[in-house]
Amino acid sequence: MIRVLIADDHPVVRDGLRGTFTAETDIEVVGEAANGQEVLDRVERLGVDVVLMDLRMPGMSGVAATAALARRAPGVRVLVLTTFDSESDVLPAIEAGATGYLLKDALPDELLRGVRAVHRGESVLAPAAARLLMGQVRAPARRALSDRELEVLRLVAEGASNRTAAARLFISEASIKTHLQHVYDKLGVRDRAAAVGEAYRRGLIG
Amino acid sequence: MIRVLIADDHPVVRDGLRGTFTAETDIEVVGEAANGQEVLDRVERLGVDVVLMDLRMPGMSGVAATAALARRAPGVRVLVLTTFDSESDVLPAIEAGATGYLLKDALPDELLRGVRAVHRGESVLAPAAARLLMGQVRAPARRALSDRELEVLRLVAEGASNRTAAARLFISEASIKTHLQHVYDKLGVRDRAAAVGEAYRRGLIG
DNA sequence: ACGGGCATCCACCGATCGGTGGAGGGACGC
DNA sequence: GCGTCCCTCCACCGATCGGTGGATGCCCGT
Repeated sequence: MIRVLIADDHPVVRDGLRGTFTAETDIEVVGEAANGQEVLDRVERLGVDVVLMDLRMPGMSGVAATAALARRAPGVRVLVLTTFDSESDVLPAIEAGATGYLLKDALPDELLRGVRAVHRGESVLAPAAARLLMGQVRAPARRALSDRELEVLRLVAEGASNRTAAARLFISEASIKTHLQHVYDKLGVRDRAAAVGEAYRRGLIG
Repeated sequence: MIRVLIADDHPVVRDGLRGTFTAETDIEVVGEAANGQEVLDRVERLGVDVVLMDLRMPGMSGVAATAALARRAPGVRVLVLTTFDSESDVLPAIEAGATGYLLKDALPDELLRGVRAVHRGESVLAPAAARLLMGQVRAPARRALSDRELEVLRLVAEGASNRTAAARLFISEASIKTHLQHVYDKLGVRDRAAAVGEAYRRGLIG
């Protein structure tokens, strides 16, 4: 039996969700919460396996509640269930420790499968959220510099200005600037000197 | 007994030098040479301790002969004896392995002391040559960065702007700029990115 | 066929930097 | 005491750079 807590500040939504699980024999809704503080409260008292968490709640937000749960009750899985697939929500929620992220327009069947999946510890992501997450996660991951970018960076490390680098590679100064902008993005720096330093530290050049 | 070889393409000069040593009981002129090739020849045959070397000779120059001696007969001391204290001669001669560098207008007494000194392995330099050497050697020779300069450079390598570097070191932006100018001078570069690159290449940081 | 990465190019703008020529004080060696 | 280096600070200027928001074409993988 999977013990579920429904966290949403709208009673109507809570009722709707509760209804989704009534027919299921392996899932039991053991409680509800209208804000983050209540979530922590109920989890502590009721013995919860999975929290269906809305992110937008008054008082303590769903993200904050998720983060608090990750620390205090790491065994409890959080399945974020929210209206928007806004990028401003997905990443913080995942970082806070959510195991799944679904949209409220998910079909009841998807929701059931989602609950069972996160209960098993599997990650569940709405397609839109998944794509966004991949993109965001791939960004901090060290994207390799392209050959051209590395070429430009080497010249810069030797003292070339944008102009002279352009002359040496037979391309325009504008292209050098673009390449360098990409290098800055990929290395997480904001100027050429830092890019050179970071490149040496990472062993990209030298 | 110090065995001396006189190398100069002018017979008159050779005679003059030879005369300088005739009265000396501890110095013996064992031969003469008119060019570099002859120097190598005589040294090989005669058992020479000190070569009085003119730099301007037809054929193999005195510098080349000095370099050859350093490899083939490292025990033989070379005392350069030339007319000009031109900077173009001093450095190559020293680098080639000359033990001393005197001008031909040196007093006979100075010359005698010079021969005895280089025979003991001591360096002998005409004052003008000495000053020039110090200057020349100190300039291209990698002048070390001061502690402060290195500190600033490290911050720059991490991406600090002049302003933020100033804030971190609790000094003014103007001082940062001055330090960096000195760094550029010492490393032979013209901008912060190249300075960072050069510093990594030289192992000053990283 | 579409998206994604790559490489190339453009214009505009403010911010920053590099270059120059100073200045003064403190430390050290001669 | 004098020279030299180091560290600090100032003002002015032109040059360069970084940021933004585009655009095009190519190639690749699906």
